[in-house]
Amino acid sequence: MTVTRPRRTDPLTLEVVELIGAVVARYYQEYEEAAARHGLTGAQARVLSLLALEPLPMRQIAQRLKCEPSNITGIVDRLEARQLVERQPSPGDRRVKVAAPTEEGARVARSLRDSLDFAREPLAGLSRDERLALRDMLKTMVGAE
Amino acid sequence: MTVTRPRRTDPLTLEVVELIGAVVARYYQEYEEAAARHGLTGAQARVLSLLALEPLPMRQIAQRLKCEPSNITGIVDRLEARQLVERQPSPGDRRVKVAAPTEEGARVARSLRDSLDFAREPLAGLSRDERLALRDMLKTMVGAE
DNA sequence: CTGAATATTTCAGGATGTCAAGTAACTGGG
DNA sequence: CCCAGTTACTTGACATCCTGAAATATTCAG
Repeated sequence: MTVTRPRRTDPLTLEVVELIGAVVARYYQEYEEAAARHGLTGAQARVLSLLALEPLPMRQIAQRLKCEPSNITGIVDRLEARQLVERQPSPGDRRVKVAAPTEEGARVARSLRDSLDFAREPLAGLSRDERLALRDMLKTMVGAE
Repeated sequence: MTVTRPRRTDPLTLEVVELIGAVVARYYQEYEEAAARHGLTGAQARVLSLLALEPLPMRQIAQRLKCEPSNITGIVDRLEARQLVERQPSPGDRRVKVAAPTEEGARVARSLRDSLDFAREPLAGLSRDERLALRDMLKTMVGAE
């Protein structure tokens, strides 16, 4: 069976690529603005949101955000200075420091998430069926490693 | 007529929001990597790609990228130092400097765009009809100001 | 011509990011 | 047990990005 692989110059594919670029730029922008409204930079907001899901050792934060661990040190320093996160010792391994949100940090993370959901509601323009179809397509796209 | 506006807690909407976040993170990442393969930072790649479409005065670059004009000075400085961009005088207004890609800059921009198109081809996993539907939905989303 | 507005740059300062080096702690073979 | 090698985190140096305020040059309105 022959899969119709879109040629790189296929106008429709190009248009979709263009649109994805626009969506990415717009949501990235809105994420930064939402973070700023909470007095956070984008990077700080990403780390805090990650930790709100689950406290993590420094190294694992770096892995998830695909950056060097030394970079995380500074970001967590700033979050800790603002009492949004604290470094906890790891029971099993004294080298490891687990970063966990404080209560205030968890509150800020929730508030950030809510304001993001709100900002992301151009989805309101889509019907339920469209959202279902969109979900499946996005899954396909993310799934394609 | 009552429009079914998805409540903020609608599980399907939340899932789609989650997926969009994943797509944004992934494409942003891939953009940075593609830029790095061309020896550019993400910001430099964005400016160069913008200028490849059309030369622009410094101020307009800042407006499109939603940042301060003083920021653009440095980025164009670095692109100019690498002979990818040049500042040209504006015929009508001697205050204005128009940044335009050099031939080499245009080449790099094309190459960058091609490698991005390639990186963005999880679209290959979608049928033509799906891509059509995706295009319309993305349009709706971007259109929703 | 003069004063206000505009385009760009410069500077100071903070945040992000990499890389290399340093410290502390774990691990496995002897 | 001990030591060599690895792992986790931090530190310091350095480049880039980004903002906001001030300086310069030019345009524009009256």
